[in-house]
Amino acid sequence: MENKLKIHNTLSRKKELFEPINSPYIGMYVCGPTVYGDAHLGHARPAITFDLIFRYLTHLGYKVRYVRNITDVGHLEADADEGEDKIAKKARLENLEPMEVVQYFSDRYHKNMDQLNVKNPSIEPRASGHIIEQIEMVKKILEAGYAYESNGSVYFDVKKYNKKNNYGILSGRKIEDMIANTRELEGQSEKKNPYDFALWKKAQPEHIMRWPSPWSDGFPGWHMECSAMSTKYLGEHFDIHGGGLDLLFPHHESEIAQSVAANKMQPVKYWLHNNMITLNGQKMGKSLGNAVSLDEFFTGKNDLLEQAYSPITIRFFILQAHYRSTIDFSNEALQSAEKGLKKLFTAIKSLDKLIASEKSTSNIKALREKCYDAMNDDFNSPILIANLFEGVRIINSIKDKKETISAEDLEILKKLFNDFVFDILGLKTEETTGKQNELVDGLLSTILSIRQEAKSNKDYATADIIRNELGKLNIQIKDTKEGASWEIGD
RNA sequence: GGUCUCGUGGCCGAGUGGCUUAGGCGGUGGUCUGCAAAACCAUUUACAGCGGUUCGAAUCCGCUCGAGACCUCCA
Repeated sequence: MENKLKIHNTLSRKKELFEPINSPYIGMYVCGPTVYGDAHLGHARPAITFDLIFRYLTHLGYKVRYVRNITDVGHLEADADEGEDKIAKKARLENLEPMEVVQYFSDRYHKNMDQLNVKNPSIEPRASGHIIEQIEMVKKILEAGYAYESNGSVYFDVKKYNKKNNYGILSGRKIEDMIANTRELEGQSEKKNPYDFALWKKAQPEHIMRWPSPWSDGFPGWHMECSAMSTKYLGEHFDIHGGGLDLLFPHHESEIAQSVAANKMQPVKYWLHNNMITLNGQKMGKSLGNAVSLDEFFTGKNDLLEQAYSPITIRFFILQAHYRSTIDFSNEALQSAEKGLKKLFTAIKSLDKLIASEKSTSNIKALREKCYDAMNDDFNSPILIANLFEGVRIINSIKDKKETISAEDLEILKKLFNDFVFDILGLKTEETTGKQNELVDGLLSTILSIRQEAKSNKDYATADIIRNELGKLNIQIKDTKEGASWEIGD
């Protein structure tokens, strides 16, 4: 566990040497999905980004407690339904219990995450299961004098907080600017200032998601759940908090304010934010109506898609860009990723069959160093992948007998690919064959041996018929030096 | 309007003062092959514009143009 890892901290806007508060233990909290709709490509970005970070920290030997919440209450609608809970609205429209909607979309989210080979977090708390903790935290903030009650709701007093603290420490915003620019929204008369935010919200009569509290029957404010649950499971001061860049303000800024008000200390040492995925240069988002769901990617059923893309192709595509850069979606880019991935896996198959020689013509240990350097530089997965492709070139050259490798280096190279490709990047070969395909294997090897016999007799007509007919069944025949092989096409 | 970020070759996408021709895809040439496909090897093009700092800038500073994010639920 060498301490060379650097992480870009949004708080300082710089790369900082990563020093855990209580090594080797690391606490990491990431804002998870609001489960009122299918996960789209945008949801895959933070999931995969922080999965990569979780995997790498674990690989380095740290003991990571990774908490990723599920938001199933809170988050007000921005439109005329002010005060109504997003999930409750959806539930009413479809005559379902709110928790039924939550369960349905949570299950679908988990399925998508499995498909993307995203590991489960250590703890996945739900906001609805932590109402008491949230109420207790609101009480602490009230006691500290940084909140006020108004008509059954409780609001955070940003102006008062900002006198002794810095509301804007994370986002770089100044409260004076916010005063000048906050929009006039309905229902803000309860607030002292328009930029104050709700800690507890009184429920309207028709509002069906509600809990009792000292102030009213209602529900917790927009940002409370993350503060309450991160504190509960990771403590008042923990290592890493992650999420999408769009959550930076006001969500994360307000989380800091709440925690500082309640616990008198900065809650998080390193803030990490992943950038957005764009479509035609514009953010892909639910509210923009340009989001393509993950299921649509996997099945190809969307007019924007020229074909289906496998979950691992999507994962590879996302990892080919650095997490702090925007990444632009296009069919061309995804198809490139698909081909690159195939090249990578083809080389890994070859790696198993390589034969060691007396000495190496390439510096394998240096390659390994470069891979670690890339990941240690703020989890630079695109550089890592570039280095792995250098490894691919070496593997292919050895296979073609243009280069050689020593037995020791061969073991290092195998471990290198196993560690970085499978354990850290979390890629995996697609499940193309199952148990039932033993029969197919047998049949095809018989057919191919007959074809080989025909070829030996220079009976190319017969050989081509076999190839063509199998081709019609979407089975591709490839003649290689080691003999014919087959694979099921796309 | 305010705050912030970005503008790299046909496409995607790294790189933040000199060394790295990043890498992938595509294109081109080649190897292999009965032919084909696949695979492999080699190769090609860049740093939005203008000005400044510097011995030296894609990289730092300023301006111009363009794009995006946040300011309202959002990954």
